[in-house]
Amino acid sequence: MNSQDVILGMLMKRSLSGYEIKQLFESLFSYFYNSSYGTIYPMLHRLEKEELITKENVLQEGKPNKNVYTITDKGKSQFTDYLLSPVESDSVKSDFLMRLYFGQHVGYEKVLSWLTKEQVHAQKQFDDLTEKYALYHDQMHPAQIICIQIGIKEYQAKLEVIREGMVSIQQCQQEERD
Amino acid sequence: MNSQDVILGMLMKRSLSGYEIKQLFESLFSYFYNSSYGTIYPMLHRLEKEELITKENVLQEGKPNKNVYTITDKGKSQFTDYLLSPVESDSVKSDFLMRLYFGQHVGYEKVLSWLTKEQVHAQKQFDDLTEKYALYHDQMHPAQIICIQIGIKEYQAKLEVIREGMVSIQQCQQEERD
DNA sequence: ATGATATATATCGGAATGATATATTAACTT
DNA sequence: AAGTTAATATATCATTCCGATATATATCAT
Repeated sequence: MNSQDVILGMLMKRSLSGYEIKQLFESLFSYFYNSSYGTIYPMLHRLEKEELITKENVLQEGKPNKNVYTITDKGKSQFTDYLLSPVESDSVKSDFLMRLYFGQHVGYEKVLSWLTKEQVHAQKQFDDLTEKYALYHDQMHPAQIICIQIGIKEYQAKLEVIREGMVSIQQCQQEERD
Repeated sequence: MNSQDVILGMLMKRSLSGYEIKQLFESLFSYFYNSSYGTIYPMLHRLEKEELITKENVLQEGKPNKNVYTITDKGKSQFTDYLLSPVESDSVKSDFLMRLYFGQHVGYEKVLSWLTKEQVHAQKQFDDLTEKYALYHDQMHPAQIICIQIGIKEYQAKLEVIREGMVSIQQCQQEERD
């Protein structure tokens, strides 16, 4: 799985510009994939050159013009090939968990600040996914529902541990003062 | 956060060779970070050149010799600086979730095969973390305990949704046959 | 001895990231 | 009217990272 596969997947539903693709990455997709402009635009150029997508310049009122990309039959078959290929293992890079693991090298106060920030962030992500689920789950494919539910339940689990964890760290902090 | 920070963090506890660092990445660290040899060895060379670590060749019996790296005071202060810097947002790339999201483009059978494989993998990771927690939680720092608990609870949540999801997909499959 | 596995290090092409640059239009603010 | 900020939109580049491959030593089983 790389950006090529994900972008082709997005274009299976409807034609998009590079900017719209970036917006999709930042909204719904962000909890299982993300890509920067530095990946998206060069990739779109490559996909066009390989005839997996076609470009169309669209004039807009009140906004700069945009290049809208449409997937070709060749692109569709390429995407299907990807879906039938073996599943790759996930890659996670969590600065937050990393720091918790090395938390012994800083004070309890710092650990608490990390937990507080992560709590806010996770709550936001949870609310966001929960809202999307409530709004669209009747239009979603069963597999898509599972995907969203995993996200929701994972954030829920994380938030529970963070809440309990903050209490335990505060107790440690208290004991230190005695 | 990059490989430099994580490797320095590992060396805070004890001196390690590149091979041992890779093993740490694959065992305990794998659920919040990972790095390949193609990252580790060039990074060790760079860190040595920048005097954040020192190299010592160690002769071994029954095994090839190894280069053991030790963190310097400069390296320790560099690592502390990292811990005090702002927390970066997590990056996740999940081929499994990606495919679920695009599951409408393949049959229910394929979706079930993805779920089955992920179930096996997640169960293994869950068992692994649970065992490590049981064995070492009395020697762990409170922040480290939170870190491991988040992993355990997240896998638990994922496994629950997968179990329920497999039933719902099987029902869809049944309805299709009628 | 041959093959398989574990230990150990190194390198390289291709890919992704994060930052930066550029340009258009709308919407404010002073 | 002029200036600033923000949103839209595309592009590029240095640094970093990943996956694959290569190399070498040692153990053990067949």
